[in-house]
Amino acid sequence: MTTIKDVANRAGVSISTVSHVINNSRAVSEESRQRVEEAMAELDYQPNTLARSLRRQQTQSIGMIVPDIANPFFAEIARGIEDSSFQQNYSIILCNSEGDLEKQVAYTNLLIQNQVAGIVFVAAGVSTELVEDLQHREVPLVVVDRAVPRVEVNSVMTNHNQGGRLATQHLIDLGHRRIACISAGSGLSPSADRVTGYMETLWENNMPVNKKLIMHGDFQYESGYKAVHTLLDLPEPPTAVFACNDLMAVGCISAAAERGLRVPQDLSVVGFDNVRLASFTNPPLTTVSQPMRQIGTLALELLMERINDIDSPVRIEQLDTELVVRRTTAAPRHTD
Amino acid sequence: MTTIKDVANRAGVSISTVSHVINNSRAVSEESRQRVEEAMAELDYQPNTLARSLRRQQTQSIGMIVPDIANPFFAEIARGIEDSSFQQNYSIILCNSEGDLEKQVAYTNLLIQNQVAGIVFVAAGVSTELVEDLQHREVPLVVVDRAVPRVEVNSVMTNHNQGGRLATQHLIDLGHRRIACISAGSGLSPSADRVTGYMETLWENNMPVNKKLIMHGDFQYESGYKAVHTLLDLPEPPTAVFACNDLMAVGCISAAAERGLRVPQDLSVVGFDNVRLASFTNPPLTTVSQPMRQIGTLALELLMERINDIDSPVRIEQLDTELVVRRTTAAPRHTD
DNA sequence: GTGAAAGCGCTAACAC
DNA sequence: GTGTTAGCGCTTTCAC
Repeated sequence: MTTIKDVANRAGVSISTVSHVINNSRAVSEESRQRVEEAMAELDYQPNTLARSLRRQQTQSIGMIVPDIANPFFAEIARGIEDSSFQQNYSIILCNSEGDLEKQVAYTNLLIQNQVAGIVFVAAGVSTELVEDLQHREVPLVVVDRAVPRVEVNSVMTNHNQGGRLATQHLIDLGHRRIACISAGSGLSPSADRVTGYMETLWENNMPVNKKLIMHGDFQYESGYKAVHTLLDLPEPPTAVFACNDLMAVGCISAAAERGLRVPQDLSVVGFDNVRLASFTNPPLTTVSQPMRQIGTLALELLMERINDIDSPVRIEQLDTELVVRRTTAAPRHTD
Repeated sequence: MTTIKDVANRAGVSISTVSHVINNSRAVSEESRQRVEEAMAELDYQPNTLARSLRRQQTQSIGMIVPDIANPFFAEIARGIEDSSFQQNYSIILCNSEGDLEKQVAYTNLLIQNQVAGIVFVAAGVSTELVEDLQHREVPLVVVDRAVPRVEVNSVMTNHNQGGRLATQHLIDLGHRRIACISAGSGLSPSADRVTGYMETLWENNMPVNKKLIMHGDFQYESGYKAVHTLLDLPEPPTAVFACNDLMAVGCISAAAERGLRVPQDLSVVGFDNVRLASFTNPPLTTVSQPMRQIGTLALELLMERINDIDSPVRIEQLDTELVVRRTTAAPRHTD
């Protein structure tokens, strides 16, 4: 390993001169500058970030805790985060928590030991306690895609309620009267807000909310699949279904197909998220799009704000969704 | 921030005693140990990894360069890598290269400056030059999913040829005679080996290779879609198609559906990779499965070997694929 | 079984 | 415009 000392010797100047050339931190004569630059090139000098960070008492790395990077939704957000951190010369330490609290704590400590400048928590089982603890330790923090009850913390999330409204209104506008909904997760999850948006829209259109048409899923394919089978067994089956994520929506399509029903003629389906997969279903899925990359970018922006000033005011940002109409929605066959 | 010094003061022992308790590096009296442990707990002491690594001249972090973490195939491999690195107390610095050489170089330098213990390169445009440079600098390295011509470097990849054979033989066994293939990427890509496996299997079964049935795609949905439209316009269209990845296979299914052809009755389709999406297509996709997690795990194993002994022999590992029969393949309607 | 002290590679305050 | 020096928090040799 070549160090700054080697460069200094080679260039025939002092260590501090080299340092100042590197960091542009004070005036250096043109001659010295050139000799230093030559020496650095010749020796292929790479400054040791460890030493620099130790001395400066700050690093250029940030921790990102996601439940599962192999989940396309989180992966897109992660890309948004990684892209803008790269632009700002920060690097990302990746942590997969699987929503497991113990792993989250372990990772959090690891990140703190690594002196990260800040931490981005992406969704799933962010514990109030852990967040409070981190706040207390003055670790710059931003929470993505999940509200943390009773705690004031920088967060960015999607306006799930608005998304639920968009989906529901779209189906109503097409003429549907019996619209089912497949929720997921617990009461605090983003999905709950989507369901609320669905119910509110129904009310606002003077349509009754039928509890039998609200099914409970778990964000997985299977649960959408099963829910639709149950729904279609009802004496008065729905003509449309709003699934709270794309994967369940795909399950819906499969179940309908299995029963010989055509989508969208016999059953309309709307998803949520607009992951890449949604473009490739058969037929392509109508869905509510979350601005995933933008979520990541914004999250990093909030984090930076906090890093630069730990006392900066808490910001809670909500991003709007967008309806992407593809080919799984149409008017119902018999308007009753 | 509480330091080791604070702990030492609190516990009434020397700094070195604290250090030895933490690292279990020499005998310490039971009394001292207890007082140190209490002090650490009370002060919530977190050892500073930066300082430790600087002193020890080695870190517990490894760099992972992937083209795009939002690509499900890479994401699964990344999980494999991250999971086993966590187990071994290493953390991952995530880098998205987009296959761009400049970004790869930038990231590589950044990783070296961060003193990473080693680097995992995942696929896509790994340049021979860069790898050689890294070898020369004695950076522990492992390349995943791509052969680097003319360079001896630790690598782990799938036996693509065998996978191509599996897919093709499956279709032949079902009775297909006109089997198309949709390749992708350049001559050196993994896909090329899959095509070779396809051709070899045809020969071994005394079936001619018809150049018109070999289409060139680009791993994207669209290209599979277009290829099938072209193929079905042929005077003698194929009864089956082997697409070199799942996404293109999904494109094939869509194109067939658009023409009113049923899969698998009118056209059989086999994909490659077995990404999660493959279970959710309509009908579920028959495909050749790559052991993505295992690839990640094995990659980390090779890297560790290198980290522990930079002169350890080069290992090039090939993992077997597996045919996953779902519901896009069946016997052709008219065996001619 | 314990403590003192040197030093990892770098930056920044302080001289000149 | 340049150099000397202290010290970031830790580990480890050396001395007792």
